[in-house]
Amino acid sequence: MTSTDQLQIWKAEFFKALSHPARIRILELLRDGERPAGELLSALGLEQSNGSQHLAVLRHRNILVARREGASVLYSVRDPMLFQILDLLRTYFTEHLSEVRSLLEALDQPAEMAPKG
Amino acid sequence: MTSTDQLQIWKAEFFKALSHPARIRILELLRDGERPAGELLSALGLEQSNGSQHLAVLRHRNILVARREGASVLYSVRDPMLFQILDLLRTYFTEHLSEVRSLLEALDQPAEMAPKG
DNA sequence: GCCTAATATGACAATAGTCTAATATGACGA
DNA sequence: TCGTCATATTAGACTATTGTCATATTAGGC
Repeated sequence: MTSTDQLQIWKAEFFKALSHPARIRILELLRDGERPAGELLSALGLEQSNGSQHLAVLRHRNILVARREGASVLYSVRDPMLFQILDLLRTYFTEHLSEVRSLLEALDQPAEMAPKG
Repeated sequence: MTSTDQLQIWKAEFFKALSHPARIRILELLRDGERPAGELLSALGLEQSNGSQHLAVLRHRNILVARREGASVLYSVRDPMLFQILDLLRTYFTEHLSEVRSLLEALDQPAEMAPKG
């Protein structure tokens, strides 16, 4: 396996870690810094164990770091460069707003086809 | 659903579209501009139909555009801002190289745990 | 040590993504 | 129109991710 392959696999894994709305939400909640798990979980409005699993996904990919303080566990984003990525994506989103809107509406419907062939 | 929710769902969908090494590869192959599907497919070294499905994923998310020219179909990246995102990610990758290495090695193995509790 | 609060993990059903093989579509030339 | 090339789609088996419920772990107060 070449190092190029490795970088591609790693990028894919990274994106996979971010490919769930709850996990995006978690990252947004951590923009202002460290927060206890409980606060994140209640903000997400999911079952405790489900939210905790989403935190685990981000932790296992080294996107979040956790440290214990007393009874609770404080989470934070390991590298703020992540927010640059999310911000670029927001710019992309607004620049393609009209397409995006129809994409969101069509999420569960048959998608646009390619030029036949 | 708030517009914040929509943005988060959209970001998650976007990341999901990029969450496969073959699709990252396709994007890298398109850095220098438009290329015919056949060229992409042979570079990927996958079954024709599998490669075509990966192209379809990127097309359906409006990340790629396709136009027919004669018998073949030319693909390109809709918005070069995408490459800024990939480049940021490469920087992130190199800055965390040691962690990344162990992550890649451990991909199919039990992952690091959180502070217990 | 026991209780409770906070958080993580495991089992398992449901769902979604991926791969392969087979088939369909469209363009072009004989 | 028929054959062929290039590409896309469909169907089905396999695999991975997700959500829920139940249970385990750790910390701290009593």
